Amino acid sequence: MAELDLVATVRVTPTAPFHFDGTLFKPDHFPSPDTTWEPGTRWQTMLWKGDALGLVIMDEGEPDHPALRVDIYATRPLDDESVDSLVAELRYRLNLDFDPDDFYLRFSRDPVLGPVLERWRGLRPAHTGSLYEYLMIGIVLQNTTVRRSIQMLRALLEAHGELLQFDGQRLWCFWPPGGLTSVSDDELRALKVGYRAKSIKRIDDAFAAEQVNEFQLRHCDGNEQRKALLALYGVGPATVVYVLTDVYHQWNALDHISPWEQKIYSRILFDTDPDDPVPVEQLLARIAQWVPYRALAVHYLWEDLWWQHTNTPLPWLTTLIRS
DNA sequence: CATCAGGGCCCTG
DNA sequence: CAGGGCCCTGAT
Repeated sequence: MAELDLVATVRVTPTAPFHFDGTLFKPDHFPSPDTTWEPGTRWQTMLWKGDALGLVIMDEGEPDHPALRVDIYATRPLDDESVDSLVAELRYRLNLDFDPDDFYLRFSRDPVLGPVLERWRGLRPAHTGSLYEYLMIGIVLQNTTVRRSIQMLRALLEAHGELLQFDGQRLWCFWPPGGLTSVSDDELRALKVGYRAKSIKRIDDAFAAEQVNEFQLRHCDGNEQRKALLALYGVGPATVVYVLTDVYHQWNALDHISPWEQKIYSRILFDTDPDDPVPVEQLLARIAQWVPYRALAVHYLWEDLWWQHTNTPLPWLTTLIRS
């Protein structure tokens, strides 16, 4: 375990309006041991340019005059350039330059979306991890229950990640892309990831061989990004939609609905019983009303639902996810 | 106890 | 383009 010291404090200004908790905590994401949250504060590990860092991101503003304080913990002092590049990366990953005006203008009077936009004014999608890390999470999500996904990610981190202690927290930091090249298939399977071991290995290989470049892909259009991601072994139509929105901020990327999501959309868009879901085609037709912000619209609805569920458990959702 | 599906994807025919 | 197989685990 590495004990980190506070090496820098920076103040970062997001665009207004900004909803801190709605952006920094996503109750629908399963708890992963690289992060923790309480209202107004998020703790997060981050591997950046070879340094395993601890970040404490704090709300020090108001929705209309937002400000974040970021305490950076590390094992060594960081030069200004490193800190600057880290802050720029956070601006990107957390969508701190997000401009929702057009989206809000179009849909503030939408009967379904309008009230949700009001409640969560300033919320934006955000993922603090890298593309590689997101893909690892995407793989452990596949074809299993949430409970096992949590177990698998924890096992992977405990075997190949690094435990960091900072600001009173102990959290795991991911291993670097290409960090599994010397790990055998059997070793991975021993972590009970099952046949996903193959996908994990092959994605790690692809990064080691520089077949994917997270940063170059940011300058490509959505179709090229989709193509590059689908070329990765283990990434299919469900995972690619998540990556395109959460990692590449494609606010219109939504052309696939998986069975468990179908049940939830049926309930929130048509108020039907999850056991008797609306056909996917019909759901997609409804969601098409929010073009060119299909993914963004759905993100707001989804987060609103899960926050409700977090505050007062919704029985139908509890039975559906049975985590 | 046995069987089965789960917050998919790949591969085959 | 439809369907079988895949690691494991908890639910039934």
